[in-house]
Amino acid sequence: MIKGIKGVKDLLPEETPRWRLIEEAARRWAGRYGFHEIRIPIFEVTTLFARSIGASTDIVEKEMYTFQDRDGTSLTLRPEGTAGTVRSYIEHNRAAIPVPQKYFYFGPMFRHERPQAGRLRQFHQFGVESIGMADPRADVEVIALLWRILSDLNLPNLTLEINNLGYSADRDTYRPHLVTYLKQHESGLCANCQHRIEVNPLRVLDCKVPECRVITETAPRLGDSLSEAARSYFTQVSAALDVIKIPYSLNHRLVRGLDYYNLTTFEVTATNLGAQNAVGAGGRYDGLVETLGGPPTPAVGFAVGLERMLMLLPDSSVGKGLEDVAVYVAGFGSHGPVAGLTALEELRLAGIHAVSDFRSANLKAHLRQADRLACRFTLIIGDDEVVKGSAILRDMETKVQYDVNLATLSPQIQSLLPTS
RNA sequence: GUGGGUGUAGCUCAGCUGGUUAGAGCGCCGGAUUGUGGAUCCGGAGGUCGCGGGUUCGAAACCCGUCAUCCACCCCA
Repeated sequence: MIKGIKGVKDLLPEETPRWRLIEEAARRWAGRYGFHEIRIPIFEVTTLFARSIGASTDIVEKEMYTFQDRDGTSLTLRPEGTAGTVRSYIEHNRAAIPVPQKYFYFGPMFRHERPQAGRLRQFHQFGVESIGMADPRADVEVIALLWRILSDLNLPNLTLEINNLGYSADRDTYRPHLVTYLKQHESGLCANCQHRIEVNPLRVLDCKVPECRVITETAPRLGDSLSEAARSYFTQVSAALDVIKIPYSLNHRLVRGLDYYNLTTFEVTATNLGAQNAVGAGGRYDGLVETLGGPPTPAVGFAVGLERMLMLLPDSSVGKGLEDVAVYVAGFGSHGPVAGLTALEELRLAGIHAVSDFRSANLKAHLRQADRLACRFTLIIGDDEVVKGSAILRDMETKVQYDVNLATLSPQIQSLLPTS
């Protein structure tokens, strides 16, 4: 038997209604906030991701699905959506368009990681990118959109945390202070963090190892090294969040794993997700467009993991599945099957949800299938009915049966169906 | 990449310190009801015990390997 790939899942018909619920909520709210859908390729030239996400990040170093095109070009299955969106923005010179460029996207992302709860190799994200506005209200708009979607879906026990990463110059002045401090306490840090001191010292701040946390609790804070401009920007962001009543808390340890973030960063976590507790996260990335060869352009965005939202979605959110009132057509005997097929087609052309199980050869089997398919009505057409030019419409709940004329089938049935 | 748990019927799982025909519940099929579903009763089908090797008179059970899966580390959405 050929099986699917590790960490890559099929979404069977039983689960797609839950997905659609989430997708529709995201789409609806994105529209209200003035974001428009963009659809970008699933694979890109490898250098795009290396340059945007950061060559020394885990994603680029060891998690990308990279392969050679026939001409030798290195291509990569996208591990996230921002890089491709920004590439598209630059390539199509969207900067020339005089209205704010606000995009949203849906789609699969690929990272070669060991699967576990809330983590797959092919997973799905919804993301937004607000490109061109260097205004705290743009940050707040994006955060608010994220929060509204999650709230609308009634996802429980969510926490929104925000932090100020400052400008890159701020981090340059802060980094030596942090490194000096960390080196003084190096022996108390975990092996991983000892390595991080050299590679990416800021990441030591959000290490989960308790010993590391004790040490970093009293470490110099980035907040104390921030420039006046960065402080003022962040103050405006948090003040605006207060104004529109988005609940958040400050987390000075919040350091994103992708290199392109600056100023505002944020993350929504859930308590009931297992180890992978981040539902959605994002931040401002003012340098990225320029890094990728475009004009200096401020931008802010986020991405949420659809699988993680799905894990949190209350069961009560999704109905039984078959909301449409359906008519089951039971054609049997020697002439019933053909008459039934005619009836099926006529009902469907009239806009009625009509089904049949062609395996069923007698009325009993048909009725059992009608029951299993949760059809409200069954249209019974056996040889007797064909001779009379009529059929029996049985209400499966009340067991009341009506005679209907085959010549005027759909209008009669239409009038008997409950108006919805 | 590292560690731990679990692989027995379509599904959820039992199966005692190895013992002879491998079980249950649910589901499925048929009958009671030769043209009327859901309930009930009766009957039935369905398993290379993940795979390979080893120990043993004898292995679903013990050992080794391997694969799959889940969880955790790591990392992130």
